[in-house]
Amino acid sequence: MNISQAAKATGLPAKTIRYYEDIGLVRPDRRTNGYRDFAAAEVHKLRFLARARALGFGIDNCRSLLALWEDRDRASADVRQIAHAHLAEIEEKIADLTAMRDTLSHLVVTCAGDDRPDCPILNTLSSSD
Amino acid sequence: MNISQAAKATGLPAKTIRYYEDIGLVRPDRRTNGYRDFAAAEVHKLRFLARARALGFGIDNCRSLLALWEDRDRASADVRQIAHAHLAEIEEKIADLTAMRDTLSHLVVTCAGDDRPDCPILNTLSSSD
DNA sequence: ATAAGGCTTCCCGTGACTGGAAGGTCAAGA
DNA sequence: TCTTGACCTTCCAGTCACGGGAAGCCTTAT
Repeated sequence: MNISQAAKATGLPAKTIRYYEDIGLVRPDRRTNGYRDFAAAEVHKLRFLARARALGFGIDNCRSLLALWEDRDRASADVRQIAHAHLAEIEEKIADLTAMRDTLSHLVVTCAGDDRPDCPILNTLSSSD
Repeated sequence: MNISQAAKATGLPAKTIRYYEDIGLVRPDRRTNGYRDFAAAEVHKLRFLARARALGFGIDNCRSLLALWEDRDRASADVRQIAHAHLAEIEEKIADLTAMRDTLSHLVVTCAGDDRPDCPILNTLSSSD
């Protein structure tokens, strides 16, 4: 399977697939002409990676998850630990963004948004307290 | 005022302040020995920038907001427009992260997290549907 | 024979910094 | 006066996960 077919099969851009090979996440075969040749197992790995990335896992976590996936003697506790830590990071980001959203939405509502210069948004940004 | 004092006064790292000068957000004076010298107005700008960044505004938006802040003939509508667009981006991010969190927290709850290999997290990541 | 499209590698750019090296400057103490 | 340590300066490289684009080879169809 060519790289563009692997891309279509996984939803990943070809560029991303090459990058994943660069950093050692997948290892496709090579044809005599130098083209990559993706076997079903490699495509399956790519799909796994695409799903893990879609859940926000970083590349390092993806590497670990992939290794656990391929390890038949894994302990599910190891998988859960990674997911749990990642979940905590996501919740922290949500909390940060929610705080920003609350502040911002209040400011946006308060701002007249007309042609006059007075603006509570700028007042808040420049307040000296 | 030296850069380290400006840093203390604004909460920004000195490195960040130098970066802001590099990209033209502030323009501190220079002493004869080459040291930067921050007047009160520049420190005020830095505080403005620190607050805007804390609300998640990107550097380009910060530049625009700073220009509007210094423009006495500004229309508050322009400020509001920037804040409103940024708010929409934040809400999109929150939605994305919330979807991840929901999926992940469900998986984490479902996973036994013991020494056996069976794991719904990996099952989901590798599912073929 | 040629043209279009796919494949390859390689290098640069992204955002907003952060770390570190190499070296000049300053204030205080021995 | 000398030295030490804490500043300050510039410049270069790295971060994360790719994306854009160039230069050139390979394949397929006309």
